[in-house]
Amino acid sequence: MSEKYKEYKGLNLVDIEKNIQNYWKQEQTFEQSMKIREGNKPFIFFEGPPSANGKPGIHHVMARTIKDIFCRYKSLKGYYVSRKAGWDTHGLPVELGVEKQLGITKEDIGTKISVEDYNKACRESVMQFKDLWDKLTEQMGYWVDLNDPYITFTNEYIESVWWLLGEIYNKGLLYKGYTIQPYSPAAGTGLSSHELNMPGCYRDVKDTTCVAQFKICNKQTKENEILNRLGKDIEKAYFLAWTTTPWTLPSNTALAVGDKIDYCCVESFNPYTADSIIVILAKNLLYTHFKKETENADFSAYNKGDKDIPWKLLFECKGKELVGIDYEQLIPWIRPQESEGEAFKVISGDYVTTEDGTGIVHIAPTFGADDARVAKLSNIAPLHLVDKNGKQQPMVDKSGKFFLMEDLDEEYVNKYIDKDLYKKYEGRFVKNAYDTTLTEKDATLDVDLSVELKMENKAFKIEKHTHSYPHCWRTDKPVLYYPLDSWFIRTTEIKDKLISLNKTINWKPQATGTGRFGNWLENLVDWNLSRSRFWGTPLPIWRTEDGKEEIFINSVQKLSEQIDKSIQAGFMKDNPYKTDDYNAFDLHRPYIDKVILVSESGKPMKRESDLIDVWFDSGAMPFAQRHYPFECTTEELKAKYFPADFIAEGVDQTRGWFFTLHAIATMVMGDVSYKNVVSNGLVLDKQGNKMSKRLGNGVDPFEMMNKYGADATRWYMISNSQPWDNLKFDPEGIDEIRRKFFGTLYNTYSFFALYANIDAFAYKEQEIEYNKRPEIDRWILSLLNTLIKDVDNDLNDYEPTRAARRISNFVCEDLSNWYVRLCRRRFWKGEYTEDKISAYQTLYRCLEIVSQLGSSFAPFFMDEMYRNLNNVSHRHEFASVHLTEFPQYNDNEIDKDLEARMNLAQKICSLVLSLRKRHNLKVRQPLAKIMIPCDATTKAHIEKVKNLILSEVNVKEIEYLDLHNNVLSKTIKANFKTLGPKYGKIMKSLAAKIVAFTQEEIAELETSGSYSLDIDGTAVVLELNDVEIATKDIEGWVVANEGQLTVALDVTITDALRKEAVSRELVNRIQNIRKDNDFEVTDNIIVKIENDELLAAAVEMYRDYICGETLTKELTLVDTIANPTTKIDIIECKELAIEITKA
RNA sequence: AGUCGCGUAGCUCAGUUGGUUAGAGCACUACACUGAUAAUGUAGGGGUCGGCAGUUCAAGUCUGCCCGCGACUACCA
Repeated sequence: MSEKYKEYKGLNLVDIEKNIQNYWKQEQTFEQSMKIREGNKPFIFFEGPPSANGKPGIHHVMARTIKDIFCRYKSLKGYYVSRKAGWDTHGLPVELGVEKQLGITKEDIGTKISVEDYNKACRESVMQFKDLWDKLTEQMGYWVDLNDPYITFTNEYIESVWWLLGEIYNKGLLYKGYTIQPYSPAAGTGLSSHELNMPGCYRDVKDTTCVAQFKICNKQTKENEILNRLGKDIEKAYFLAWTTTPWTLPSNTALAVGDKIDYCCVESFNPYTADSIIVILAKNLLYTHFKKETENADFSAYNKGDKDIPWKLLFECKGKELVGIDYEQLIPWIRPQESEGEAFKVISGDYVTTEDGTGIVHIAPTFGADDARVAKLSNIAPLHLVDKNGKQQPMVDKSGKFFLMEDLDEEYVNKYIDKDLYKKYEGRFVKNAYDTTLTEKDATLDVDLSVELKMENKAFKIEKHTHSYPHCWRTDKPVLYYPLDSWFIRTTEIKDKLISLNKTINWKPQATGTGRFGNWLENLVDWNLSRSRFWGTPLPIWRTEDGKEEIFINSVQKLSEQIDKSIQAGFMKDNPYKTDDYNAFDLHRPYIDKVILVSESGKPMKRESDLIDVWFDSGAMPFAQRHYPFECTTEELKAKYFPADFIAEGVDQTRGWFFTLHAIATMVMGDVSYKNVVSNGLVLDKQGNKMSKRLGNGVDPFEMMNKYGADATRWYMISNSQPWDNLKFDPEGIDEIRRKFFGTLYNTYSFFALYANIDAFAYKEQEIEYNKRPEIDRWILSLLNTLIKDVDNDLNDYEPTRAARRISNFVCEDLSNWYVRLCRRRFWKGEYTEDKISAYQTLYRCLEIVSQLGSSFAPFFMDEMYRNLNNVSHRHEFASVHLTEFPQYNDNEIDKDLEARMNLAQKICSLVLSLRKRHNLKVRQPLAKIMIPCDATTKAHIEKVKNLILSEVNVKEIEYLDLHNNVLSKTIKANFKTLGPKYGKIMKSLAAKIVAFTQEEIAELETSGSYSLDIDGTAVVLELNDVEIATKDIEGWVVANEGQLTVALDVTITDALRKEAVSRELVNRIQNIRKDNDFEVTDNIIVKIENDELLAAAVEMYRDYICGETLTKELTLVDTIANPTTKIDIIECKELAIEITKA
């Protein structure tokens, strides 16, 4: 055979990766790997679409490595793993990027720039970094089909999204609602929850808070037990309610209590006005508002301004009894409209707690999401104003100030507003930040209102309070919660189904599924789909102006049909959507907004102007990526594309993609969207800080891969910590992996290649029978088979970290450090015998299987190694490791006894070496024997690995000592596991007693098998397994022990041993000189050495050995050497000249 | 603010159903070894297992409360 195993000058992962990359491209290896598995059982994988308008970061390497590992693994297992790439192209991040790029704001869109041009800019920007992403994909070895990706902005994709939403619409799960949403008055736009969760949005702010007194009405509409008990005192009775936003108090229309909460009625004084009052608040919070010490103090002794205010408890009641009680409007500027419901009543609120405040919650339905919800349940009117257009508005306009009366409907103002009172406050900004003329130092509306309440005996307590509050990331100003019109999916209605289906999903880690995701589902709210933006999937609902008639468009065809009708009705002139060519039209704004449809009754219908949440886009990908149901039947979908067997993304997607996939699949298919999901943690910087542009601590993935290689980067990320734990990313860690793991594997391969080339081993011989292989071969094969089994199980369980660590451990510890080290001689010594072939075959197989097992993790290096091996042996028909089948383990080759034996051998060697070290005896100095006290079974074990031990530690023989031999001294310890349960209480003294046993007592226990004693009056009978006995010392020997194992070493150096040592030293020196002088491994030499008595004796006895080891043809001792090569120092205190020449 | 996760050697991580003296790699120090040599071995120093209580004969491991970090959720007044 002329073919040779490739040899290297050094390990260069980056070069190897480039070569393999080219090879893959040339041979279309990825395509081949798909093709050969076509028709096999599919393993369905969904690629979560990244957004190509941002640069890829190192965390993308993490997420994609995980995806790649399992897709490659399943491919090796024979599955057909289709991997369609995708791009997320819509949404706010895109729009904001474009705004920034063009230097415009939202208000400019449609004025300074047309929607058409703006969307064009978005469409272009969205693929801005596509090339960089493709480069990342390629360089990191992520196999995904980039040729036919799904792109969310295509008409086909949008059409599928429409269709899916149509299914949801048809099930009655889509509705339009008026809800409270985060809104930035300064930016004039509503904000998505996504925007509120940008870093730094929530900030601690100090606000003026107020506990207000809501006066109980003495003209009740209904009889009430509580009111009866108050009797005449009703005149001075109040509810106490706390608010952190006093500016919402004028919009108060109800108070909420918890049905089951205990409340109490207290008589006291108002601390500001000293008026006599009776107040109602939650019992649990009594002492946060009233001092314990002043209970039942002397009321008559109280003077205005006294710090200690007397109070007494009148009676207690349940929240339920308070429900229905009327109170007077706190700030009577504006009356709510009767047509919208009742007002100023106590209602029951399920979310009321007694954690803070008073246990009674002020309800302003126009400014709080919970407020609006409970108010609606109890038919409470929100405080709405009517503007000039006749539209209902909250008290605050979109710029963040109280409405000016001039902006309101005149008739309304006359009827509902107390102009004299309101005049003072109209136009006032609710937060100073919204008013460009005000600063932090100016009095806030909150303060002014609180002061006014204080004067009127309506404020019980006013104080500053610090809490975290969201800010608009664009303007840096606080957000307002504000009622806006939106479309919702009634996800709450399918909550139970979502929860029960979630229980069938295998989450990695499990806690994310049950905890973070499970809890989220338990507390699910309806999904707000609306986004009032420009670049996104338009909501395909057309409505008449009065909202009474509407149509949902779920396909281009339906759109076209409806347009035709509309043309007939005269609302439209032409139909741009009447074509089968999907490149001929655009479903985006502004084109879609030009479509006016006709209602059943012949009225014009306009599109609801909203776009839909981009998260719906990505959650729709299982269907939309195949243009389902237009170009893919349900049967086809279910057979090949749905649901996914596996998906993986960052844990931050839990409420994002993981949720939208789950929700859409549940609603549309009534099934899970994915069966297994891995959610990986964050990639943090070296110090454990989150990577961010602001801190500039991000890591460039290309820099890492160019420096250390993609394989090392991948291996580092997977093996360093579990994917779901956060990874503290340290480049030095990658370098360590490169040196430690890849370096060792490379060395092992190089060692193999060097000698296999010399011997022309090409795996052409018959496989040496397992039973004929030596012990050490069978040992490494046993570990190898165990490794296959374990790695297979780990990957099947989605535990990549365990698998990678196992492979690494096998390579570094077992294969390199033990097998190769002990077997070196077999490779470079002697004839091409069966033993040598066995060694080659064994090592070859280990390398080959490591390349297969590791190929999912380090696809480049492992392919290189596999190819180097296979190109010579041609054992496999496949040219790439990625085309092979995952190896099968062979149970017959797993021998646990053998593994245990070898473990014993390793321990013994390590003990002997430590003894040598302690007594300063070089390994090259042979020693006579070691002694090991042990029983018959252990002896039998050691016998089988005896030769390995002897050669490894350079000792002539092993002698076994009987355990009862009287030269041994022993130690004894209690076995807590067996004794603990039996003698719990006296364990401590018992253990102490046992440790103190004399040699005689130990001997008695050992011979009779039991020993009775008395501890603190308790009789104890010890049996052999209740204690652990180990030998400690052997008289006259040097001894080391670890656990139960004891080894003694004979350190006497006889004359013969001394000579042998000298001969070995000589061999060593000659070898070094050969190497220093760059002799070939096969060169024969002639050696002359300066004469010496000891040396002469050694040479006489070991001449053959010395010459054989060093390929010396002539070895002579001479008196003087004219041109010595160098000097050697093998005899103590003596330097001898030596000359070596090629023969 | 709440929920979840994490906290073990200077660094990165293991640590089984609670059980004896808490481990590995890197780094550091010393000594060896040297037909794998840009390797390797042995030994050593380095720990209040985040803190405090509790359960137990026995807690890194179980429980509670704090502290720090992170994520998620949220103007529950």
